[in-house]
Amino acid sequence: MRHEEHGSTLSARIVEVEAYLGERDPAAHAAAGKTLRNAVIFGPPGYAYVYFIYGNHFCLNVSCEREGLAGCVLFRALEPITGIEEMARARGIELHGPKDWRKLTSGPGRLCEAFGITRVRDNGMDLTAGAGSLWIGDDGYSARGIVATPRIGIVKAADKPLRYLLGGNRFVSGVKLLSR
DNA sequence: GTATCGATTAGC
DNA sequence: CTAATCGATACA
Repeated sequence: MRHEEHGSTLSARIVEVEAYLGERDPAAHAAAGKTLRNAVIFGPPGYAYVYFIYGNHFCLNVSCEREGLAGCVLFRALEPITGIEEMARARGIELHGPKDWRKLTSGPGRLCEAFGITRVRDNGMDLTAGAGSLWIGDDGYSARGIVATPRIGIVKAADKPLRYLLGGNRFVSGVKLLSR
């Protein structure tokens, strides 16, 4: 995932995601049917669905199914690659070494704050174009040891193993952060 | 119109 | 463990 702004480039590897299946998935926003809020996930694949949650945070998804069919993937954690200092600034935190880097993008709300992602700015963007400020690409990294677990933070359909992460990667969310 | 809750996070 | 915080949604 990359984001270019003011001459600097932020980039990070996607290390944890969750699948939300569509209208039949009780935990998905699409379960309520198509609304103004969730319209992007009913559109063509590869577009950003950004929603606001808990009065504080944005979360980023990418639409995954063909036009007219709902389905998306939520980005839950990234491994920062470039633009570390700018991410820290956006998050409003100070870094005291590489061990603090997981405070930047480990969590769906955190990664949006680090990248400056908002609903107004990014909802509906084509993440495959590369021409926009925010895009997703393949850098050739070959992921091994992908683990599937139940999704985090939901109550409906909480049993399905639809959370996917890189096993052993220290940037996945849900593990206690080392402080200081 | 009011009430409730949430695909979270920070702080105690 | 709980508070914060507000848009979306459910309900009268």
